[in-house]
Amino acid sequence: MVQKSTRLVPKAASRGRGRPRAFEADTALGQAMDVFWSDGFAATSLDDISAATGLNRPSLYGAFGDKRALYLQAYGQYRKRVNESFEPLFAAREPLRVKLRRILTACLDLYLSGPNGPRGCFTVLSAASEAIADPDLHSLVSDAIDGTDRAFGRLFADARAAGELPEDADPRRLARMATATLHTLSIRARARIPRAEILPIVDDAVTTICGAESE
Amino acid sequence: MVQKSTRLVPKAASRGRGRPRAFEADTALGQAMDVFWSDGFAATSLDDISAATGLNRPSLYGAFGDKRALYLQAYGQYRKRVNESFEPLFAAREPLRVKLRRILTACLDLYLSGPNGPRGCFTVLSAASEAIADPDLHSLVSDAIDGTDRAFGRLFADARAAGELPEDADPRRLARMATATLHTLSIRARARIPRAEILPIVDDAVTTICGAESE
DNA sequence: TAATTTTTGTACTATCTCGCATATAATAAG
DNA sequence: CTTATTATATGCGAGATAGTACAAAAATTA
Repeated sequence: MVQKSTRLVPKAASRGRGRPRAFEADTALGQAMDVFWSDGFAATSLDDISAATGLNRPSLYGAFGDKRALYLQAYGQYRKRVNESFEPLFAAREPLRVKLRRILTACLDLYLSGPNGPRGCFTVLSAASEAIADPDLHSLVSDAIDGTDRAFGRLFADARAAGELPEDADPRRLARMATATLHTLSIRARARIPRAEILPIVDDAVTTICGAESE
Repeated sequence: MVQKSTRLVPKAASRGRGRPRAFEADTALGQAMDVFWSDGFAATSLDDISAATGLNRPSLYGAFGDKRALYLQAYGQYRKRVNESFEPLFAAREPLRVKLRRILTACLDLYLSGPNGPRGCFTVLSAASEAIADPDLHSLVSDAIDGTDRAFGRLFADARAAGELPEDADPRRLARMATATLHTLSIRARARIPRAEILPIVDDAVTTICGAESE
């Protein structure tokens, strides 16, 4: 196959040739993300996204490709944003118990947020979606779950090294329990269970992982 | 409003009047359940269900009502079947550690089962679905989650009374951790993570709830 | 056998959906 | 100014989808 000599540079870098975009791709992607996050892949039409972004369908196709590609990019932006916003919480210099509670509570509030009611975790929704049969999505989602396990694993390994957890604690086991907590928080939030009934689970997890309060 | 004097008896009891059904409603409902469980509400068409059951759409409407009513009944059948098949596991006279492992493993295998790959837990899928906005479904799903918490709660309360858990153990906290384990098993199974990578989480939960193996 | 009741199968309608073709507009390069 | 290039807007078309109308079929009851 003969290789084209042009277009070696990604599209985003080649700004300046023809008519300029009348919108910011990242903003539109964020609006698309909101709709997919609320309604899932199958129940969201391109007209819904067109309405949410104010763009017409050909513009969406031009900027992001078809519906599947748009979903993948929207989910990618979700992961990027979540990773960025949680990084400082993981890096904070606080007692483990405080830090863990802060992280779990922030996740719960994220899951409860949304313009039209609680939405849960987009990763959990994507896993539950029929679109998980798509290998690309499958790989993004597995990666996200694994990344969460690893982030908690580092947190608990560091805490053990600092003497905040017993010597015989298993950071990876504790990490999986923490991820399990996020999953149940997400499901209960999405199921529209009131925040007051979900919040005790944050305490459950802190107690389970760090031990009873008065040590 | 004037009440009709006929049709006070549910349809199922009035067998024998006209042409008999050429199918068993429960069987068809089970087949519909399989499709909804795999693909979710929005991505499943009535033609899909028509193909799976061998019935044409008017027969489906006659027996179950519209798509929403059909979904609710299919999910209802799922809950009934799962409750019935897990009751003996909860009632078994075995050490708590053994019983809990058996229950969690059975759930994992249920979540991994399915004609076209792993499907997870139908309750989790329904919670993740956009259809959770429907009040009827919402109430069924909240009820199912609550029922799971309660079943584990009884299990652990009984175990504590029998001396299998420490006096100061909190059965409700442990129950919520067990339900959280089911949720993470469901999500990981649905995300097509291999069984061998998920199975350790069963051990994690048993260790977390019952304590380390050698006590 | 005739009348009644319910199910079944075909076909229909109205709507939605995705993706794209085409024409127009806006900007940079020559 | 002209040409090339990219974005926008209208709208088309093929196909899927939910729900229903209607007539034929199969059973019970009189």
